Amino acid sequence: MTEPHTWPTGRLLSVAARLVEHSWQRFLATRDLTHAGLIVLHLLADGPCSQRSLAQSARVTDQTMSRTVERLHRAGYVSRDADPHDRRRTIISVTGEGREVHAEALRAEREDPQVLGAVQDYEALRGQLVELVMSLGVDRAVDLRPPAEPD
Amino acid sequence: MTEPHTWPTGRLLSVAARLVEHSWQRFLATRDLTHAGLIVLHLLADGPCSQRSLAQSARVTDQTMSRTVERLHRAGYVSRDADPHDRRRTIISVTGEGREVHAEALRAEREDPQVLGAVQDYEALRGQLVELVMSLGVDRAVDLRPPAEPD
DNA sequence: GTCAAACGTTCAGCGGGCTGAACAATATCC
DNA sequence: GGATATTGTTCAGCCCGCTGAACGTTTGAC
Repeated sequence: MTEPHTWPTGRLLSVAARLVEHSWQRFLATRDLTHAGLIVLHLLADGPCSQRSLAQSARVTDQTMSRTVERLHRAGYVSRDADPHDRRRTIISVTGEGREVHAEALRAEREDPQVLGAVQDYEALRGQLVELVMSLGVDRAVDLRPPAEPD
Repeated sequence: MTEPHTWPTGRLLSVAARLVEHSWQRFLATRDLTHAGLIVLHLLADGPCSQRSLAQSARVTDQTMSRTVERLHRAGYVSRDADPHDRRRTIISVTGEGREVHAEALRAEREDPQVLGAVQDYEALRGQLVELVMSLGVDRAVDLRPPAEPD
């Protein structure tokens, strides 16, 4: 059971995620950024956005997004302004520096064959992951497993 | 950029991992277990093992494994004994209860079509993940990215 | 206008990754 | 034997997920 091919799929995914994210460490650390912040910059590329919809798009809780945005703001990559129409809301916009570092990241990922080149059909893998995320991520609130025989 | 298919692959993997792990929550919570503990039970199925090699097999640091094993021990799923031949080492063995809950988990994963059934070719996905983990995970210590133009 | 419900955000605290540093036990070199 | 690695584990502390609870704002029922 010590070989990966016998592992539960969830574990396989999380280990793979950490390995890939680890390969970004040097890039991110030198820019006072983490991958949690990076995906926010990615999501903001289309334009400003409320913090809540940011959380929903990124598939994290509002609380987690709150903290991530706070760090991004401290690093100078996003700005936070109150929505004049609904003062509960905070509108997040990317700054020039944020746009810059995001562009760098996109370039780095595109020119990054050595890390993920190990996988035979990289695009197929991505396709299946997208499928998985889209089908399971539509409503994170639901309980995916049935009551599960309560012993 | 708000659609998953444009996300960095690392993010895709970690979101997918969380979604799949989330689907195990009910199973695990009712058994005082987490997926970090579950993979340890999985690795111990072949027999007892030092804590360090457990960490290496699971692709986590010794420190993380130390904490995970401590929780498993508190839950009564593993026992920890000093190695008589090398008193630095702690030998971890699974208990009867541990073996039981692991068997339940294996059964649950096998009978679990609805969660991951969304993916077209589930086995192919697993195969690619295994490939990724094996090729990147052989030596976690190496820096995978080159020096990355230091500005 | 007022009260209650819903919404958006934050605070507190936990699990699970990580790094860096400390420590005991072992191995090695003289 | 004694000084010096090296190994296995743990402690402190960080980031990023999570839940539960609190707070202010808005909306809606009355």
